[in-house]
Amino acid sequence: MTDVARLAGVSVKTVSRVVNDEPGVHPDTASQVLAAIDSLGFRRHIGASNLRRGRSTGTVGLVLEDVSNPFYSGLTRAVEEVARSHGCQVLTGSSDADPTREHQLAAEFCARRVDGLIVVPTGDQHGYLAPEQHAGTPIVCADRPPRGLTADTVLVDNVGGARAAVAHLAAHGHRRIAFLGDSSHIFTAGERLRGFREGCALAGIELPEHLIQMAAPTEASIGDALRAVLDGPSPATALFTGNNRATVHALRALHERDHRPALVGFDDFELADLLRPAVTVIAHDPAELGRAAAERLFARMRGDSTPAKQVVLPVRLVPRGSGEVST
Amino acid sequence: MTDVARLAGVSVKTVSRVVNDEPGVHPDTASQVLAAIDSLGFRRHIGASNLRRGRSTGTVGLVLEDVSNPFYSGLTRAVEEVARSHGCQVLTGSSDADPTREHQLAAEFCARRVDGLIVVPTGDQHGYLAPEQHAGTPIVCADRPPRGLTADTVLVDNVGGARAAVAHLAAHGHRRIAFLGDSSHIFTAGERLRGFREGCALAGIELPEHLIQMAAPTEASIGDALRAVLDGPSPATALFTGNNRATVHALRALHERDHRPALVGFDDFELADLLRPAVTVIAHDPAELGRAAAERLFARMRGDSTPAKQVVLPVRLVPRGSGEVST
DNA sequence: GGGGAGTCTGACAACGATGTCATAGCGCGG
DNA sequence: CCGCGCTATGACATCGTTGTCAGACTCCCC
Repeated sequence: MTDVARLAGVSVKTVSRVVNDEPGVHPDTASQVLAAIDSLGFRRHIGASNLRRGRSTGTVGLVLEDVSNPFYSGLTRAVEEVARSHGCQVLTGSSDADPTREHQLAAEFCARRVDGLIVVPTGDQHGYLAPEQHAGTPIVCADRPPRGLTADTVLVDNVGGARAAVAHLAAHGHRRIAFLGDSSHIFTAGERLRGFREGCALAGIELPEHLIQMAAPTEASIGDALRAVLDGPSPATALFTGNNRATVHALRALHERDHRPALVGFDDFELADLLRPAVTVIAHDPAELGRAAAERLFARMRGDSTPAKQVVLPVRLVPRGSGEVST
Repeated sequence: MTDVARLAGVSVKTVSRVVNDEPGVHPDTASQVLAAIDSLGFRRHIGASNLRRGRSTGTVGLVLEDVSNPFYSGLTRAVEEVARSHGCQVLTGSSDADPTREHQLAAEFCARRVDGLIVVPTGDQHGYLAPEQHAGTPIVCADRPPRGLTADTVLVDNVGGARAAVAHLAAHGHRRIAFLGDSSHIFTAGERLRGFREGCALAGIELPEHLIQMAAPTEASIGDALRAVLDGPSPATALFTGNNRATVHALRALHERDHRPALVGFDDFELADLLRPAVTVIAHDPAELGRAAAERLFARMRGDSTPAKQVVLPVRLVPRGSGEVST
């Protein structure tokens, strides 16, 4: 900037004025400055500018589990979109469901002075975010609520969705329904299990414990879980899978079997409608989740200081056929 | 930091030393400082630190078309991973294939002084990146080469893949093969078309122009394209779709037809193996692409100044059945 | 006791930008 | 010709850090 000033024969302050479109610069001076900027290829240093102005950095942080999971990439895109409409940029980081990693990412984002933080919380304790929050960084949680922290939260109706899934299967005559969920310390898995139990109770279905399988949604453990619920003495006639990963792994594992149980999956996924049978799902919109979380965040950043809210987005059952398959 | 210094009864410089683990601070002093830091909830301002040090900001920018597309989200994840291993964070932005938007994103990232930039180029002209590059920001292009700019580039073997697809279809007796590709000003679409033509020539297949349909991969235009190649007087018996979006839309449109042509798609996609018939694809690994691009970028950031290289990653045909369907 | 080496600390400037305030120059009415 | 008001500009301090350098102090040996 000093160089530009020298070349244009003006002071740095005048250059600053031109760069920031401040009024009160003579047009001739301005064009000289612009020429100098051009010829030197000058680019304003946003970091320094932010430092001086002392306000926003124009960035928000997004901590999630894994961008490459379509659920999170849809969410990411929506956050990006909202951020863009507010002239803001997004720092993303995948925690891989590792609480330590999540903590690190959040801390790094805060050290970079993001103006706000959207977190998909992993692990049991999010009190570590309190200092940041108290220091004035708005925090919004998406998909799961934080523990040990009060913050705006956007969820989907996990319990209602799971109940609807059970009701759908029960309506098609199923009485032995298995639940394949993620590790139960994950909030959504726990909620969906709760909804599942409630749904079973409402339908008067007895629920032997071996039909409940909670494990990380990897190919291997879903395979194990399937064997456990299908190969026993009283095999399940229907499955409810707790998230898109579990559903996909289950489909692949089922593919090798002659006899396929009915299936309803939580989370919609691409091509679910083209499989045969097409897969019935509890659908919700990851983009809607991201959008809602981001809008909430920007409202906070604009100064909204009402008490923290929890928003629950609706889900809907999309019947596609797989829920009707009967043994 | 001044506050911390005052509370600890030392100078700011000493606080700085403690914060940065510089040697030569008396343990007692250090613990007093740490106590003060704790009690004030002090967080070092990385932006200011970077400004003073004048070096890296510890961030890289990633400009792509759309994070919510699984191809790009896989790439993003890989970039993030490599960046993490170098202690770096990632700013992402989706251009939606809009050159103006791409330009904006790149410029904003540069104004934030990213240490490097990975771009999936859109549009015809990337000379606008030259000043940034010349100013010392390493730039790597992924998936497509830049035009009007010399930069490291990581591609996949578009031509070879398309040739392989045609060869596969020809080997199964097809002589009327249609190509459904993206708008031809997109590099990958052009290359795949070239490979397609070459493959046809090699197989001695004549190629009427109405079998070549280039359009944005939306549901509507793929539907139109399909009607054009299947409902004419000499309908295609096989399709080659130019990218994952086109393949998915084509599958959905084909689903309503009684008679399904053989199909090979460029880009692998989840569940391709579970459809019936399973979809034969030209597969490559988006994560590998991201990793290679990021590694190249960090090599440049570490000072590698060898001439710009172009790397072409191999693709492989994954036969799954759909390529063998015959009319 | 003088002096050199070593340890610990702080004053100050600087990174690149901008807010504040002062000032130079101009036109114009009285 | 004075002085007011307005426009265009610049000097300087400052944002939160860290590099440089100098100073104060201790210790130890001749």
